[in-house]
Amino acid sequence: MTEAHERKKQPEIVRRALLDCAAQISQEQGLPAVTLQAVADAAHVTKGGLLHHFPNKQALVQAVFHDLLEQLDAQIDALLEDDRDAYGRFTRAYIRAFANAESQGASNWNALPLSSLTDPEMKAMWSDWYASRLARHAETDAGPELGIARYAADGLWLAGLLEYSGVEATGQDALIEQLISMTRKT
Amino acid sequence: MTEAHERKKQPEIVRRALLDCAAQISQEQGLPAVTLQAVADAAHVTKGGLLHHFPNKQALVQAVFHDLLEQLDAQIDALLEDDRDAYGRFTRAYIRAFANAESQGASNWNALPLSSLTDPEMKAMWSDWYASRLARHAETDAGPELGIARYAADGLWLAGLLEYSGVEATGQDALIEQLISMTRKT
DNA sequence: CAAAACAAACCGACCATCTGGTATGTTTAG
DNA sequence: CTAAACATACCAGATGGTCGGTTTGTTTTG
Repeated sequence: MTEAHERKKQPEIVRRALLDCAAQISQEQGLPAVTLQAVADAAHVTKGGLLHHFPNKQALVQAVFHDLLEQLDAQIDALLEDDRDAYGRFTRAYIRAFANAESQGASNWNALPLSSLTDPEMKAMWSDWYASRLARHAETDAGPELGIARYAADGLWLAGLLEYSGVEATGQDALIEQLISMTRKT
Repeated sequence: MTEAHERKKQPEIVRRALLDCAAQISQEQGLPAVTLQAVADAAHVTKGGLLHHFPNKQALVQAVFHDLLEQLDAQIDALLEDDRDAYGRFTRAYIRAFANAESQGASNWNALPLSSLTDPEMKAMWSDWYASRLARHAETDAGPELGIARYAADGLWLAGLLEYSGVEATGQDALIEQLISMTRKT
């Protein structure tokens, strides 16, 4: 990622670089390609240096996941601000966040979440995040139609990962808008 | 899986055992645990024996995936038979098939599909299957609401993989029924 | 204020283990 | 007897991880 080389000992910068590089590799080549060596090389650090920041591989990958969750959080919070209506506010932000993650450039949000569903700890991380957000917005986003809309957003995001590079985004925006309309008070 | 041991050379049985064992391992311990050795051991065959049936690991995993697709196919076809209404018939079968895969015992339908989204060839396999099914039922299942219902089914299935063993199936059946009702003519 | 003492950041070599894969032998079926 | 269905032995490479040491930064002390 950013050239951490020749820099005079700035651990936080190196740590960030490691996280970013790991995320990028997992996104471009899949989780199995995220090897200690590969990440260390990409961040211009030795494997020893990497293992100083993260005691083992699991810790690294989980840190990346945690980081991704925070990014999602920030994005959703931003979207929440721009929403007048109360009912379904969180659900709309959720839908739009995933839609952005798919189409926009900053789509670190790829292979990692999927492949990591195997790992119980990461499953729990996501479960906890989702549950807490749902609890926080219980008053505005408890309806069952909203739940379905969110599930559909998940499915849509998943489908996005399946299209093999082909620009098969036909009517995808329209679909998202239809999902959004599902979140309006009936 | 089935005891292929002490059996006197029945290649097709061994092959089936290999497929089943590979599927089971990937389901219980994730795709990375699907190693040639592990699969061979589970099927009571040596690694050499396994590599006689499948030239390499990729071929094995893809065969498992292909097998899973066929099972899904069969299940959907069966569900199609029991459906009177024309409109949205395939979508309903699709929803029910995934709902079953989640709740019922024969849920080989787990880690593999997810982790294998990395592999371009498997992505293509799924894409092709999905596209062909969609084309086949274009007359009855082309509506956008149906697409959303299917996406929601995907999301629901995904969510099922995330619940950490806790029996959080509260109202899950109701949700499915609501999805089904979305597929009825408006 | 300087120098010693300590701790954190990082490197480089090393290792045990496992992995996929090959090459070659042995058994069984038709 | 021939070919398929297996087993056995082996290997080259990669991977996660450890360990001792070196460099850099910070704190303490005289």
